[in-house]
Amino acid sequence: MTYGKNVPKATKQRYPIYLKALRKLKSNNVERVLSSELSELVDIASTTIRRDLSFIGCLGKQGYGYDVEKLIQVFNEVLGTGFDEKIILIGCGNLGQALLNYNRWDYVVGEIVMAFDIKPDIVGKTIKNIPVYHIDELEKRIPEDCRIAIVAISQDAQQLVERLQKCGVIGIIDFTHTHIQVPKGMALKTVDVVTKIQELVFETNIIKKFR
Amino acid sequence: MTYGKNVPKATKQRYPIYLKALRKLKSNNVERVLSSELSELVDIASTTIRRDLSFIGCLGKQGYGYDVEKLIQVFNEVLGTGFDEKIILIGCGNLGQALLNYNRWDYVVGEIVMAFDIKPDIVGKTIKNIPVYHIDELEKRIPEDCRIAIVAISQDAQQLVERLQKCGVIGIIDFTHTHIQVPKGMALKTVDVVTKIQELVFETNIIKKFR
DNA sequence: TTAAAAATGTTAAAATCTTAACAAATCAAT
DNA sequence: ATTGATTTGTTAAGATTTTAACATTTTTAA
Repeated sequence: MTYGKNVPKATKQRYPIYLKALRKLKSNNVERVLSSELSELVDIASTTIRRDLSFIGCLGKQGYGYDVEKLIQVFNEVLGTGFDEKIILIGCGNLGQALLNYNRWDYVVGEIVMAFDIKPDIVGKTIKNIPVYHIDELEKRIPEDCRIAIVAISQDAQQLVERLQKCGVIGIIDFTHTHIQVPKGMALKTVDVVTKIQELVFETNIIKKFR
Repeated sequence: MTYGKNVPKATKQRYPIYLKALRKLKSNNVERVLSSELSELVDIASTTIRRDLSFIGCLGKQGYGYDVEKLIQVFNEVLGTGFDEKIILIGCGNLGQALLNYNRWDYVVGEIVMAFDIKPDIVGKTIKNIPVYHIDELEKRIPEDCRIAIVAISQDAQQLVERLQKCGVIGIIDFTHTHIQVPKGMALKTVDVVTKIQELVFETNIIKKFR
C-alpha cells in the first residue's frame, strides 16, 4: 500500500507535468485515459505514473483507466490550495509584464494580485487590472496571507529575499539571472533560460574529457 | 576513479547550478572556493559536489580547494560548445521580447541570432540588433548549424516542432503554456512559471489524503 | 624541514528511485 | 451469468543517486 506514505520528491516534481497533460486531454474532450496513454504523452513510464498516482489514492479503475476530469479535480483539491494563492510580483520590466500579460493564472494555483517596481513611470498604474506599487511600500501593501512571490528584478535580489521572508513569504519563484539563496524554511524555484539552455547543451553534447 | 565514466543524469543537471554560483563568486573577486563553501551557496552536499566535479577530471587541489577561474573555464571548455551556439527565437510577444532584451547570452552558450513572428508590425524590424523574420521564412532563413530553438508562441507549437526538426534543430526550450511533445532524438526543456509555482505549492504543502 | 591541519577524490554503504512482473479488479462480449 | 481481455495498484528486484568515511595530497606554521 503506497497510499498514505510520504510522497517522494521525484514524484512531486512530476505532478505538475501530469496535470498539464491532463488539461490538454480535457481541452481535447478526452474523458478517460490509460496510464499507458499518459505515458506516451509525457514520456514517463506507465508504471511510474501509476505508482505516482497511487500515493494520492486509488484514483483509477482496473480495466478502465483514469477519469480525466476526476484526476484534474483531485490534483486541484488535494495538491493545490484551492486556486486562491495570492501571488505578488516584484519587478515589472519586460519579463514582469510578460508574466502579467499572461493572465491564465486562475484555476491553477492562484493569481498575481499586485506588483511592485521602482520606476516612476510605472508605479501607481495598473497593468491588466493589477496595481503596481512602489517597492518601498512592500511591507505596507503585501496581503497578509501571501506566501509566494515572483522575483523578476535584476538588482538587489538577495536583500529583497530577506524582506520577503519577514513578510511571511515562504516560496520564491526566481527569475533573476543572478544566484540567490534562501534561508531555511523558504523554498526557491529558479526559472532561467540560460540554465535551461545549458542543461540542453550538456545533455545533447557528449562530454569531452579534461585534465 | 570516476573520471572518464559516463556522467550521471543527475550530475549533468547540477552543472549549470555550479556554473552560475561560480560566476557569482568570480564577480565578487573570489579566487578560490572549497567544496564546503560551494555547498553552502548552492545547497548541495559538498561530497556530491566533489563527486560531480570528479567526473570531469581532478580539478581541485587537496588541502586547497578549487580555483574559481579555472573551474569556470573548464565548465565552458569542456561542457559548453565554445559559446557559439546559434539560437533562434520563435515568437516575439511579451515574453520573446523580454528574452531578446536580456542580452547576456554571450559567453554562456551562444546567442539568439534571429527571431521569427507572424505579426506584420514586427516582422522585418530588428530588436536589439536581432532581425525578425516571418515564420513562413523559417526554412529559408534558419542558420544551417542551428541546433537550439526557443519557442515562445501560444499557437500551433506542436506543428512548429516538426518543422524545426526538419531544419536540424535538436533541442527546444519550450516557453509555451501548452503541452508539447518532441520525437525521439530531440530534447525538450520546458520553462513554465505555472509549473514552477505548482512545484512550490506541492512542495510546501503537506499533501492531504484522498479517496 | 618537519609535522599538523585541511581538503580533495574515491570507496563502499545507504538511501532513493524506477520498473518488471503479477495479483486483483473491472469491463465487455457472449 | 460466465469467460476472456484489460488495466490498475502493489510487490520486489534492479538501477541510480547520495553520502559518510577515509586514504592521499597539499598547504601552513613552527
